[in-house]
Amino acid sequence: MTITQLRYLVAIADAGLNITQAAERVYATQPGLSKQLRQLEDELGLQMFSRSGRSLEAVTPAGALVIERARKIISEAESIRALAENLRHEASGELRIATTHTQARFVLPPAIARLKQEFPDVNIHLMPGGDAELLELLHRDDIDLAIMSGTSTPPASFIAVPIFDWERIIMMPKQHPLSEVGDNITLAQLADYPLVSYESALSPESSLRRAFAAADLNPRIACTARDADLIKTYVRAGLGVGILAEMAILPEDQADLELRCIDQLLPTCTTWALVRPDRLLRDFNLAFISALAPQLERRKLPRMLNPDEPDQFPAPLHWRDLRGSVYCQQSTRSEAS
Amino acid sequence: MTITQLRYLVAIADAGLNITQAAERVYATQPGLSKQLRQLEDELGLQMFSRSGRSLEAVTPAGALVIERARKIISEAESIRALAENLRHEASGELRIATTHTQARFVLPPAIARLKQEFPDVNIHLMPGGDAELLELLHRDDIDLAIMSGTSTPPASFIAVPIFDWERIIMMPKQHPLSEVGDNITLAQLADYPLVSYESALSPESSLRRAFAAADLNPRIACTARDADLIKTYVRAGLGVGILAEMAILPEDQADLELRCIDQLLPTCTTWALVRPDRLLRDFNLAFISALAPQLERRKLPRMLNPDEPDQFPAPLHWRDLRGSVYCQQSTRSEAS
DNA sequence: CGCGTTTACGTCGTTCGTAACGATA
DNA sequence: TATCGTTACGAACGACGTAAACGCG
Repeated sequence: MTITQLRYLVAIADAGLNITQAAERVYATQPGLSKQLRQLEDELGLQMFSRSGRSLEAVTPAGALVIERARKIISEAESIRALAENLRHEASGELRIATTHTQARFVLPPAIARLKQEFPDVNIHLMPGGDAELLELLHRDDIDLAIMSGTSTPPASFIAVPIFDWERIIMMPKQHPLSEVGDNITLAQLADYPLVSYESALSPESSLRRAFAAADLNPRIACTARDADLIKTYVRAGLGVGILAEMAILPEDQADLELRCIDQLLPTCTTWALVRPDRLLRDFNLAFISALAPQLERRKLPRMLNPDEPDQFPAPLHWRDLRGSVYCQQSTRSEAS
Repeated sequence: MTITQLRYLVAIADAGLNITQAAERVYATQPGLSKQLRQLEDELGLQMFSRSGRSLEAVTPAGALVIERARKIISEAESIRALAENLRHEASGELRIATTHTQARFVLPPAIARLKQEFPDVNIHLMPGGDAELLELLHRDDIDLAIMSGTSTPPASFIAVPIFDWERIIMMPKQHPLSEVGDNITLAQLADYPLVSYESALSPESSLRRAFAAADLNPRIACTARDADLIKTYVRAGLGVGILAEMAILPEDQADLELRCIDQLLPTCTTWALVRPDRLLRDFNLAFISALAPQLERRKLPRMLNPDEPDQFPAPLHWRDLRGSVYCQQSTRSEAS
């Protein structure tokens, strides 16, 4: 059993049991992977994959168990390499971040700029995706960091660092009937109009849907998108009332759009940075997380991310206290803390 | 970086930085280890050990970090092998148990006999040692299982499975003055006589010493031993009053020794089985644990030992409910449960 | 001078890539 | 016939062991 064999094994599993494709990803030849896989199977006396004829059909139960542990080994080996590079104060490398559109477009840019300034030789790769895809990428160790948000705590198999809290706001064209209502819009009034929001709003488990359901209301989702800019476009086109993250609001949006805070209608969201517990992060990765959230002191991050310690993270700040707001009164939350 | 290189690395660390000795332990030659170590250091760009001249002097801070992760990788690799053997229903192998004398002599024999009956081809190795040595052996992955006891919960870096609870009892020669006192002996009375107990009683943090200290008493420990049989011998020789585990009492001891329960004087002890969280156990290892403690159902053990789950172990039974007692009334604890 | 490490060297095993073959849809 | 996996073979590399040299106490 060698680390290479295990790397090949998970590559095959991650390539959907296509050895040729797996070989490309690990920069090796297909016969090489075939042979190493066979040798591993011979040594362990187990079939990792069930075959039909010559091609791989499915992962066997035994194979799944081995692959799970192989991932850990590969991850630890990567961690040792990262550790060495940290200790050598290597300032170059790759930072692979998977995140949703809103975060990538409105939240990350300042942190990335700061990172590039301090670590000019670090290449940053942003991979967009929905929540499920982000978790999958992280699980496959294809990325170093996933940044996503939600109202509940994310899966316990990863370490979730709270970055900041935020609220949703609604937007509509200036002449929209709802804009006559004043500041205290209710869920019932919202349900009267077609809505435009994120793709995740389609899921019945989304906090949006659950909030309406709790009030016995059935909202009409006229249009969804992952992209906040698209949501704005459709709102401007008159398709409905937009519900989106406050981070996505730009100063110029106020010119032709009516904005309303609905802090009390929908639960507060939290943006999390997710990392694998068995993965040691490069210094510039910690620097990036710290740049995202001022409450996460860089020198304390290594201890906070230690999987043996109870995850004791400082409470996240609220977005409005971090970047302010152009359309609502400044946060009243700072008084509470 | 190969698994072999990492194995050599920790072998050198565990052999006290003596490469020759490490080579013997891993059944390889000394130049081989030397070279692999050098290659690993070159690849990572780090010195694992500080040298003085040609010989290794100390583990560098960087080296300690790498070794810690290397242990995890080796352990995971061993786990994969164990997993494969389990799935192949391999009924042979080695079971290495480190434990204290009392457990090995009075507690384990029935469980070992049962195990040998079910798995005749499994070789069982018992390694005696003090508590600190057991933890060290487990940390070095030299053993599969450590069985030890104490009044508080053991280190969180291992999974501790509660096996059973037990009490200490005191013993003295029939003609000893304390035997006149009757059933309700006090700590103060005990402190009047020289005591004979386990080696661990020497430590000020021992529950024995703390119990006396809490009553402002300063006991005289006349003689200590790891071996319960030795303690009995010295008690018979008149060196003092013995304080030892109830499991160590044999029926024939009542012939010439006076025994007394002191359940209320000293805290209840718990015997634990300690395993590494990153180590998958062989089937016969689980069978052994289950044979030790009837409340630990064998088929539920894999889930209970899963490090990702919260350690939810059933409450341990009391020794008297497991094996009874020849010298005290049957446990009154069974009523409580 | 013994102990322990490094260097040198020869052998063997292993890995890897190329190329041809086989099977499948 | 295109795609994918296996087999075969040769070259190169790497690991390992033996033997000798080197430093140190």
